[in-house]
Amino acid sequence: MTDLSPQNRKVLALLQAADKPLSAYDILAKLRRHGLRSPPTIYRALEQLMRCGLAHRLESLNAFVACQQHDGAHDHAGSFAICTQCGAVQEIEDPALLKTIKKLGAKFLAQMNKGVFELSGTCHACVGKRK
Amino acid sequence: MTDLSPQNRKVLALLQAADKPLSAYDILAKLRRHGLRSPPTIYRALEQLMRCGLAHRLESLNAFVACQQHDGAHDHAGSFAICTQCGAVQEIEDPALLKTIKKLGAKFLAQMNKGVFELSGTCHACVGKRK
DNA sequence: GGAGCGTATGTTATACTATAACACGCGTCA
DNA sequence: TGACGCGTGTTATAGTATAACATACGCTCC
Ligand SMILES: [Zn+2]
Ligand SMILES: [Zn+2]
Ligand SMILES: [Zn+2]
Ligand SMILES: [Zn+2]
Repeated sequence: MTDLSPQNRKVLALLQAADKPLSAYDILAKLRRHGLRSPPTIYRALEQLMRCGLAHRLESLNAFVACQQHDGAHDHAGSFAICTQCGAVQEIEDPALLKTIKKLGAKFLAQMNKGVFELSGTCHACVGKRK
Repeated sequence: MTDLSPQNRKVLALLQAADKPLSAYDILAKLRRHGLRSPPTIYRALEQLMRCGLAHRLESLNAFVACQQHDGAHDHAGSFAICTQCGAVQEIEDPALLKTIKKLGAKFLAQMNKGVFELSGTCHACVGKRK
């Protein structure tokens, strides 16, 4: 399960090294020389990383980040705060939010598969250096 | 402000009549005969509708829906429950959710511009007729 | 060993989503 | 009248994602 192929490991390493979310084509461009040469390869790697909970997709950016919660084991929905100024992303872990998601999921859906929660704005670091 | 052009009104009417979210190209296909012939036209209409709070974008589907909360005036983030079986979308209005969004926005961002909240799964109507 | 099968990988082509860039017409107002 | 804003129209292109098919390797079962 956490048995990644060398290729998937390269994609994960790239995501972990990045300080911003990367699009699939960003990843493709950076890993061309390392044997990942076509979009399906990248998307397949990302798919597996997401299955394992090692990466997340940011729906509002069409981009991907490594999971920032290193425990990995527990079921976390993937919630994010995104700075539109500097691109930084912070993964939110909040019990009240999880509870709210579960509650609303139970109310509006018979079975819930996925939850997307993304906040965009200006981060604390950036608000100072606003022009 | 709520002074829509005929074109924008057509797009809004189409969204309101639909029982599922529509992609920009779905809309384009259906309105070709009515004078909306190219992608930019559609995207511009959608942009204005969203500015006025009359439509929302579903980030996880790359699709659009008419706002289901007819009051319109108040500032609502746009939160949704999506059935992946039948495509139905329900707009969620929940005070606890709004409060949580505000709280987390204040905590992780200096200024919040946008919040995305989308739940996917199987709706109550569909869970019965599961094959 | 070799047939059969599953999984991973590779490649080409294409579909789908979104925007850039420029052109035009039409009201308003100095 | 002419400068301007604004909505609109068109072409072309950028950016995102998947279909469909081909190949290779590691198994098991006989
Ligand atoms: Zn995570
Ligand atoms: Zn920032
Ligand atoms: Zn709404
Ligand atoms: Zn349903």
